[in-house]
Amino acid sequence: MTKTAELADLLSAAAGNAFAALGLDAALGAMRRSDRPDLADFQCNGAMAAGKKLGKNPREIADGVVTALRGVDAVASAEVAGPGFINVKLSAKALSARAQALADDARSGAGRVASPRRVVIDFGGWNVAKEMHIGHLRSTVIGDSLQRLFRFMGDSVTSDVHLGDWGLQMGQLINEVKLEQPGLPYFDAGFTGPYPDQSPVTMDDLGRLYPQASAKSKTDEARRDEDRKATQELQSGRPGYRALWRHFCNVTRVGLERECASLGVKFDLWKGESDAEPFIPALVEDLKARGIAELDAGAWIVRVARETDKKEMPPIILVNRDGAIGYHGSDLGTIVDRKQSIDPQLTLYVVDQRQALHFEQVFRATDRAGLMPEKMLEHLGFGTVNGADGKPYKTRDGGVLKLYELIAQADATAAARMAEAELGADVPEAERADIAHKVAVAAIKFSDLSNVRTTNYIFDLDRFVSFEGKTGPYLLYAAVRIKSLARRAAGEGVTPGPISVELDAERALVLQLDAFNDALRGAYDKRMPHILCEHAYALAQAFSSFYAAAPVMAESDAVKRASRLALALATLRQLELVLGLVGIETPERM
RNA sequence: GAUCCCGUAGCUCAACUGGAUAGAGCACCCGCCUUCUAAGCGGGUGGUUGCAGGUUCAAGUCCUGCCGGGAUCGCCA
Repeated sequence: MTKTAELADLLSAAAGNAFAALGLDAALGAMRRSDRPDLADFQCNGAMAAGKKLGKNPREIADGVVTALRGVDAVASAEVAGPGFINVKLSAKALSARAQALADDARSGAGRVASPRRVVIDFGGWNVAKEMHIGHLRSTVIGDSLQRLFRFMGDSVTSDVHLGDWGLQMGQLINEVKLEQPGLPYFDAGFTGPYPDQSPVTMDDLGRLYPQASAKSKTDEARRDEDRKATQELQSGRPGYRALWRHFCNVTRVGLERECASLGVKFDLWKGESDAEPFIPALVEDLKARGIAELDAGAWIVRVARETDKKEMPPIILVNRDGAIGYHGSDLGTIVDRKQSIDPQLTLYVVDQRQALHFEQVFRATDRAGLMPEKMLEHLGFGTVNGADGKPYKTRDGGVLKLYELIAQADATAAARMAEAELGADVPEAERADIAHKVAVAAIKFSDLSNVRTTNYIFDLDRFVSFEGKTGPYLLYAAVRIKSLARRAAGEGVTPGPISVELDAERALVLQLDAFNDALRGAYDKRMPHILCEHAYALAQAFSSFYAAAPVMAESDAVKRASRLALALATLRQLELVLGLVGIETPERM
């Protein structure tokens, strides 16, 4: 343990040794940030658990630990409080040293995973023929945050958008186009090609045709049978259908790439369900040969129920009775593909919580088939985006809110806010638009990511694009103020110097900086980006208080000025790191 | 019907997996720009954590039962 270790770790080690000396578990010594900043910097609750175990008075045990802690260099005071809480305050010297170490570290105290893994993150999951709307936001921003976090922690990450391009909806669309434009060569089985390069439908057409087709398929059984047939024909390679389908995919992808660019989200792979297709026949044959797949009511299924199940666990449908592959089969095929090309040790699926059962089935089947142990596959579900009525969000006219409309609205609000603040006279038009967009994206991402991943949340447009209080723009604002400070310091030839922590606001800021790695571990272990958001916000808050309480450039004492500047710059580095992990970029000014 | 999730300030959300006085933001009230960006800072009002029991030194958190909301339950994804 060196001085550059996290403060909590340093203290935990000392307290842990004291517990171990009593023959107890060293883990009881775990120290954490105090719930009572008025009493202490850190606290340990292990003495009470230990007291219970040994049947001894917890305060007595705590006394021994406190004595040991008082021997630690960094500790200014250690006390027992209440039933056996251990409260520790650190010396200003220790905090100064820690702050200096953080300031000198390019990773701002962030650790790395002990043994990096090959990780696939499957998110986005948009469907062909559907424009991205508010409902697609969560998978996209959560998945993107996780890929950034996992990479930062040292894992080797491959992200895959896994487009929905292969199911029944493709058959539905083909038939719908056929109804509108029956003369197209794609429907002529005798046509020998070549098929036109130009798509017969635009994205707007698809956006209209898809719901239309889907509605018919739902109510009209004969139509549904035709759709199934078309799907099966597409999958078995009917050339006209394939050619038409490729147009659907291409037309859709243009729009999706636009949203991705706008949000700053990148994927390593733009694969889809259809890419699993080549892997499926061999898989099916293999599962049949080994008796894992069974024929049931015309469909090939794999049973995944277990004796210990408390709930009903339906089998997966590997091949349906029409001979088509549904999403069970394509997900298995995708796993085969990934195993052969990447051999991931962990695959994360960032998909709506409502599909939890589906993934449980697929993971069990994967395990049963001997492809991968279940433990290597994780479904990271997330809640739905609801309106005030608790149902999936709809706009006033009952439609869905398209993602580009949401972004455009946020852009406009940000631009208006900038005009109001009279930022602009000296800023070129192009940069102004860029700043407004960064602010808008920060607002949108932070609003979404700061909710606990697994729960539903209520969407309110005004709140989503608001720029005051606990919002993305607040975080940018904190960062921008430091950048402005840095420019002024550079202009006046002031350079950062050794950090010396004196004021309460400085102590609080350093303790917050020190908590970074803990937040990282929490977010990584639980796959919960909101923990990063919480840390970023608390850090920005601590900085804002410091900024108000401790003048930097106006400070006449050169040593203090240099110390505060160094602390501010260390904060900026960490703030930009955390914001980067949730996919938020900071402008130079705003 | 079965299984699972949720219920915390007027509103939107946290709470480090059982710890001290349940925290933020919005809204509301009071202060703070001749000093580094007021998209800010400081202070205040606001709580029987859905209800009732139980487990123990300690429960928003664990167990049981209710009430209310949501999701899922083989050929859609």
